[in-house]
Formats: sequence, C-alpha cells, structure tokens
Amino acid sequence: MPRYEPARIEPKWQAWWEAHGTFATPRLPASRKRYVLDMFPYPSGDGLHVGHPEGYTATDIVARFERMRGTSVMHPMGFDAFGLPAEEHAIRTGTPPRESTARNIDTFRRQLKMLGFSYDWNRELATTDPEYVRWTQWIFLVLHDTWFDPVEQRGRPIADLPIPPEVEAGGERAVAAYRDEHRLAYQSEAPVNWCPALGTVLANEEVVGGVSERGGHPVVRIPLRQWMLRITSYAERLERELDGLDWPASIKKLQCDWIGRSTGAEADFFIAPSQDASRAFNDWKAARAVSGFPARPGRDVLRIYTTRPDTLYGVTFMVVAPEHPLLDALTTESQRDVVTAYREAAARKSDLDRTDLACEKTGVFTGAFVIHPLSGASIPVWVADYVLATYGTGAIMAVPAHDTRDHEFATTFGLDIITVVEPIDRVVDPDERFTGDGRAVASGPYTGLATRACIARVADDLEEAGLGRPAANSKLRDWLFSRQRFWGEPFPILHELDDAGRPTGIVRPVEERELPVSLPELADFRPGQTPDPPLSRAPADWLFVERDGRRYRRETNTMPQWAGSCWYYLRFLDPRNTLHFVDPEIERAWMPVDLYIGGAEHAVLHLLYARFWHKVLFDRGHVSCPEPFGRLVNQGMILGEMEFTGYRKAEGGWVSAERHGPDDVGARVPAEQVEKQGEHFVLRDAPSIRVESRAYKMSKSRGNVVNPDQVVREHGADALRLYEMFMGPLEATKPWSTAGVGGVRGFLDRCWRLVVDERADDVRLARQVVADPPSDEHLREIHRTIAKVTKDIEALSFNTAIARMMEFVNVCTPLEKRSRAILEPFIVILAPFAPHLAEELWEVLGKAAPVSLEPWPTVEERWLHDETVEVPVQIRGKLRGRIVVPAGADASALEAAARTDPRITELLAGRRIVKVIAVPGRLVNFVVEG
RNA sequence: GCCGGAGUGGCGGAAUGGCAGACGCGGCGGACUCAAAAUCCGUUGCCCGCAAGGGCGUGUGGGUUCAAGUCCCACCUCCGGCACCA
Repeated sequence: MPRYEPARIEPKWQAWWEAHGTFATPRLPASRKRYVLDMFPYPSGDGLHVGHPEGYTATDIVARFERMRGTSVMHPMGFDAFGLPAEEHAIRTGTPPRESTARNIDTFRRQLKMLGFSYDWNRELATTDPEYVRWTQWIFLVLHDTWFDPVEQRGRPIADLPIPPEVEAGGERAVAAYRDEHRLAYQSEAPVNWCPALGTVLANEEVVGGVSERGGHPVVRIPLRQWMLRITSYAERLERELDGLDWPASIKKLQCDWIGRSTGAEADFFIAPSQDASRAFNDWKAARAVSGFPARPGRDVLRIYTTRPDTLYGVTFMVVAPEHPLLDALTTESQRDVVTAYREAAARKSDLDRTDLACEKTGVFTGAFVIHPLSGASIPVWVADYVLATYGTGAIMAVPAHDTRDHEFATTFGLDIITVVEPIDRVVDPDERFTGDGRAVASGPYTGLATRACIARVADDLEEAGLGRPAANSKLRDWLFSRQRFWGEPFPILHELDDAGRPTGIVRPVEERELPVSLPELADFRPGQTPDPPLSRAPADWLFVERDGRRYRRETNTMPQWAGSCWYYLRFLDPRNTLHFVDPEIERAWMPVDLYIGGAEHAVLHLLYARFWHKVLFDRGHVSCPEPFGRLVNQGMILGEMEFTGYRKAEGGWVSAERHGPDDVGARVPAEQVEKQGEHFVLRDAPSIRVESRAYKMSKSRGNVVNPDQVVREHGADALRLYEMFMGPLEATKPWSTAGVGGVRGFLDRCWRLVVDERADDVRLARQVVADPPSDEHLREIHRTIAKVTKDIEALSFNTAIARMMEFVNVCTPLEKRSRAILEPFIVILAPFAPHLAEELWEVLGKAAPVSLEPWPTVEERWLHDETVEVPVQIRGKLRGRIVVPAGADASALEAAARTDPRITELLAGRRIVKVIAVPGRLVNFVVEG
C-alpha cells in the first residue's frame, strides 16, 4: 500500500542531496548571482520554533527557484552563538557555555536539515568558532585604527589624522591621547546602564522603560570605563544611504526615527554677571563679532541647541539638565539648597520614573539670568529633568508659546508666554499651542518672515555675529560595546601596567598574527555583584602578558552579542579563509546580499549595527559596496492557535466579556461551545454571554507553542513548509491552525496520487499517467500555472502560488488520462515548495534525479490566452448577465454582443440608454435613465 | 500622546478602479462500503422565494466615478513600535 509517506522519502532525499553535493555553491558565481540570506538563528535550548521555518522556507523557495533558472545562488546558514541566554543556562546548570552551545547548535542543525533547506552546509559557521572570533576581533582592530573625517564624511586610518600643532607640542603621549579621542572604538568613563540582576551593563537600546529588554530587570546608572563605538559619526550616512535600498518603507522610517537627525542651530546666551550686566554683555557681543563663534563654549555663556531659531524672540526662560556642567556655577547662594536637593532627587530617579511622570514637569530656579543675544532682555535659568544632559548641549532656550513641553513647564511655574509665530491662513484658538510652521510675529526685524526662511535668516545672522552656528543633532548615541560577561568575544586589547601593576592608561592592540584572543578556561564564569567582569578572575598566564619588555593586562570586558552578527554574511562567502576575513575577489563577486529575510524585531539594532560596520569596512577598502543588504523583507510573526476566552465571576457564574472586571477569571472555551452572533462570539448555551476571540503570541506560559518536530513527525517537512507559506502573506502576522496543516497535507497526498498508483503493492506509476499529448485545454492549464507560480515566487507571494498549484491538481485529479507533458513540468514547479515529494515523484516518473536542479519550465505565451472570453454585462453598475465573445473583441463588438443577449435586451427594453461603457476583455456597462 | 500596519463568509485568506469571497479549513449532501475511516463528486456569504429571480453585503459615516474592498475626507476598533531628543 504505497501511500505518501514523508517519513520515508524525506530522509532519503536529504541524504541524496548531501551525498551528491547538490546545493554546493561555487567559489565564484558562474552566471547571474543571487545572494539569498536568512537572519541566522540564536541556538536557544528550546530548539527551533515554528517562526524560524517561515522565513527560512521563503528564502529556500527563492534559492531553489533561482538555481533552477540557472542563477548562481549563495544560500548559507550559521549560528549566532554567543550571548546571554546560553550563559544564563550555563550558570544555572553548571555546564560550560561552550558545551551547551555546541549541543544547541547540533539540535538546530538537525532540525534545519530535517526541513530540507537547500543550504550549502560546507559554509556553516558559528560566531563562537575561534576562527570566526579571530576575524571579529580583527574588525574591532580596524574600528580602533579608524577615525571619521567629517569633511570627507568617511572613515580613514588613524595614522592620517591631522595632529594640531598644540597637540604635537605636547609630545608623544599627547599625540597618542589625541588619536585615542578620535578612534571609532574608544574608551569612555560615561555613566552606563548597569543591570545588577544580569551582572552587566547594557546598551541604551537594550534598556526599555528603565528595565532590561531581556528579563525586565531594573537598571541603574553608574559611571564605568567602557568601550564605545562612534556610530554617531556615521549617523548622517546611515540615514541618507537608506535611500537607495529596497527595504520596507516602515523599516526605513523606523531606522530614520531611531537615528533621529534634526537640524537647527546652536546659540550662546551670555550669563549675566551680578554687576554691570549690560556693559559686560555689550563688550562680550563686540568681542564675539570679531572672534566668531568658538568651537567650545566658555564658562561665561550658556550654549543651547534649537531646531527653531526663528522662535528666538519667544524665549522667556532657559532650562539646563540636572547634570549640566555649569549648573553649580550658575546657581546663586540663595538657591543653592533647593538646586542641590533637586539635582540629588533627579539622580536618584531611574529613567522609568522620569518617563512615567512625563506629564508632570518638575524643576527649580537657579537664581541665574542670561541675556537674550538679540533683544538684550534678562532671562531666568531653571534646572529641570525634562531636559536631557545627553542630547544637544544639555540646555535649551524655552519657547513656551510654541513648544508643548516648555508650555507645560511655564504653566506649572507661572512663567511668561510670548507668541512669536502665527499660522498663515487661520486663526489660532486661545488654548492652542501652535507648534507648526507659519509666519513670524513680534520678532523684531524678522517679523513677517515665513518659518523656514526665518530659521535660515536667524541662523545666518547669529553666525555672522559670532553668537551661534548651524548645527545638527541625532538621537542616536554612541554604541556601548563592552559587556561584563564571560560568553562573548574578548577584546584584542592590552592595557599597559606600571611597575606597581597599575594601568598607565596606554592601550596596545594585540598584533594581528596573535589573533584570536581566545576565552580562557574559567571554573567560575558567573558575573559578580560588582561590574568587575568574570575575565578579571582568569588565570594570570592569560590575564598578564609581556610585550617589548612592558607588562600588560588584557582587557577583561567582552563584546556584546551583536558583534558576531554584524558581519557573518561576509564570512559565509569564504568561511575557511585563514589569510583574510573574506577574499576580496569573492566579496566583489557575491556582495551585496540580494534578499535578506528575517523578523522585524531586528529592524533597528542588528540592521543598524551591521550597516555601520559595513560602512567602516567599505571606507577602509575591505569591502566593495557601501550597503550590505540590497533588499530586505520582514516575515510576520506566527501566533498561536485562535482562542476563545470566557470570563467567570469568582462565585462561578459567567460574565459577558465586554463587562468583565479585574477579579473575573478568564478561561479557554472550546470552539464548539461558541457561535458567532452579529459582531461578536457568544456562548452557544448562553447567547447573552460574549466571549473574546483572539490569537496570542506563542509562549511557554500560555502553552500554545507549536513544535516543528511534532508537525514533521505527523505530516512531514514538506507539509510544514507548504503550510507556513500557505497561511497568508509572508509579511503578515498570522495565527497557527492545526487544521490548516492537515489541509495542506491533503494537497500533498493528492499530488502523490496524481502520479503514484496507491492500490499497487509497491511504488508504481498510476495507470492514468500516459505519454499521450495533452489537450489544448490542459496545456493552457499547465502554462497558466507555470506563469502564475513564476510571477508569484518573484513577488514572494507564496500563498497564491500554492493556491494555483492546488487548482491544477484539482483539474488533474479526475482525469482518466494524465499526460506526462503536463505532469512533469508541474512536478518541477512544485519542487521549490515541496522538494522531497517532488524528487520522489520525479523518480517514480522515471526521470533522472535531482529535480531540484531541473531547468525551470518556460511559459508558452500562446497558451495563456483563450479564444473566447466571458464578459460581465452591467446595467447601471449592477450585474445583469454575461456574454461570451472572441478574446480580441473591441468595444463596439462587445456592446453589440451585449445588446443581442436576450436577457439584456429584455431589461433594456423601453429605457433610454444614456451612455455605454465597454472595456475590451473586462465588461460592458449600460447607463440608463430612470 | 506620536508614528506605522490592519479591519472582507463560521475560520485562514484572494481580488492591475471593472463579475467580491480564488485556494484551503470547517459545514451540508451524495457515491463507494455490511458499516466506518480513507477517497472521489457536488454544494456552501446573508435574507426573501417552490422556482425563475430579487434584495443586501468588504469596520462606521460621507465623497469622487458609468463603476469603489481598492481612490479622497472624517471617525471607530485591534495589533506593533516610539515615548520629554528641544
């Protein structure tokens, strides 16, 4: 009884492909190339999730399709294996992370192979491989050896950094320090997000609402020496160069917003001395007219950044951040106590507290005044925590009439509000804060100017007078690149020690030929209670080294998980190269990635970091293109099965869902006890009780996680692949449906029976399969199917491609004679979707394996058109009949045919036709009176 | 609050401004069978009607058009992201 048995044929063909190297990729493309890439997985201990095969199947279909069209396809897979979860697991179980990671990778690899993806497994890599770590460290050294030239807008070797004479005069140490200040990888003593529970510091991006993104643990800010990457210097290019990319507009926008570039001006406000303020101000202004605007503000001015210099005349107070360096100097004796108290309170507040109280502005007056650079008015300086020390200059000019936050503050503390902008063609209502563009009013010489023009004029005039200059800012912060954890890449950096064993502050990169710096064996790799990294407890022979007669201590921080994923797509091209991170010839031939599919959760971090590294490598001549990922597609999330939730009171009775209170208990209601009534679902036995219907994110705690192994066991890999593609559009969020998998399995069964005689004792061709030439009708059927599937794969519209193949099978199933001439091309186009079944059926048809490399069938245009077409006839837009006309019938022929249709004639009788619309091939519409 | 995305049968979904609901699930009916499963065939948006046929129908309300799920305006709901960035 040879039924379709995926458990038999799937391992068979996986072994065949592996033995024959079917999907091995050549070193260089032999023809048109496509680099089809998945976001490689983090091999967690839970194994593959059904979300993984979604994107992986999509890329696999594209890769297989392109290969069959004669394209050279690069389609690799690897593992992002450093990172916190493995380490957390290791700590809990006492297994070294290297062991548990290796085990997890084995599981993932087995599961991926089980699904029949056409990866070139010879290219497999893990970010934890010592040879991979070696080149990750090498790239870090490239970053360390690079400075960003703002004039040329590109990274250049640190040796090319012009040294100002006054630095040169300071000697070798001063020059070294100056260089260190400009490197893309630099050390900083800035306040960091320390997470005691995780025992590490986190990047700003990893802290969400004051708690860690992973685990939701509290985060506090403490100062610590850290490695930073100067991603901010690339902010403009990272934003601008998104332009040419074929990415979803929403992802581009997300990155733009994240980078958050704004332009405006910096301006200096003279700090009013206690005596003779106006003379001092005039002297200062005169001096500035000569000297111009200094690069760094002196202690006599408060420098601010604004995007709206046009509102300068509306400034009624200034605000500095609690951490502002001049705050102490500004504060007058009478205000010292309140300011100190306020500053301490602000320091104790976590970021969470600060954002949670977003609507309630707090702050205190410093006692100081500055002088308005244009009007000469005296303006009070306040301190408030709604101004961030880390953005712009940490101080603002407040324009309460035209800024929502300033307005709230002014209202809270009774400060003046002066309107200086009015909308052009409407009247503002008195309660409105007009923050848009309009026309300047009450603004001295600028009155009447349109906002855009006014901004430019004010900025120019300020610059002319040495009081300001155009400036740009970005929300993006430099990338905090070190972690106080064990399971990451060690930095290839040595810290020089003096005779007493104390660091001298001089840093020395590890020589390239000494890479990789491997992780030492460590009995105890737990993070400590303090930010002192686990590596600081490494054996002395690892920790301390001697070079050129000097003693050094190794850097004991490690790199964050993002490091490895920043460049893996390059290493895939040449994974065993021991001389280069990638051979330049190979890199030029394959890059950029033509299609990159992965989850939207990496929209900002991974994609931004990888683009940044790539641009640095590009600037330094190590790669040939400025952007790594030409086309990006985000697969949607797969939710758990649809659930109905009913609510019960604590006493036991049901409560309708829209009225349930916090004490009522929600419980799953089986689908057969529920029915739809109008807009809502209700209990079948108690229709007044509404139940909620919704699909939830899969999670262990909800118990709705679907295990791919089990689906494969029950229905096979081809069914899982096909189902995930059939569920709906790739980019949509969709709920899982167990019944849906069964449906797709039914389709594969029907494909099987199309070719195989199910009643025979052994696998044998069905007697209906014949060598006779097919009918015209069947030729049309197969060619239309090929055309649709081809077009849909190109558009990544896999669900509709599968629907078309189902239609084809539905046509063929009842046939007593199924011509090989239509079955064979069908098996070929089925192959990218259900490769195992296609190989098996190809073999049953007596063809030489593998169908996976069979040329993609060509569409014969003449079979796409019928001789006649059916065209709807409408009267006043309502469907009233159908006519059959020759395919090429023009508008007048169409109208004539419609008029002769008996039913239409009858309906048109006695009515005046106002107009006739006849669209060839589409419809006829009679517009009648009455 | 701001920025995205989405609302179409019982369910997942399909539809270059031109026949709404392809395809699949589920339901109903039939064939095969002693029976059931499996398989195959038919049918299936809602309402009225014995039927022929008619009416209604793509979140809500307006608009443009011979024609709107699709375009425009306003609103509602859900999902996702951001959140004092001056």
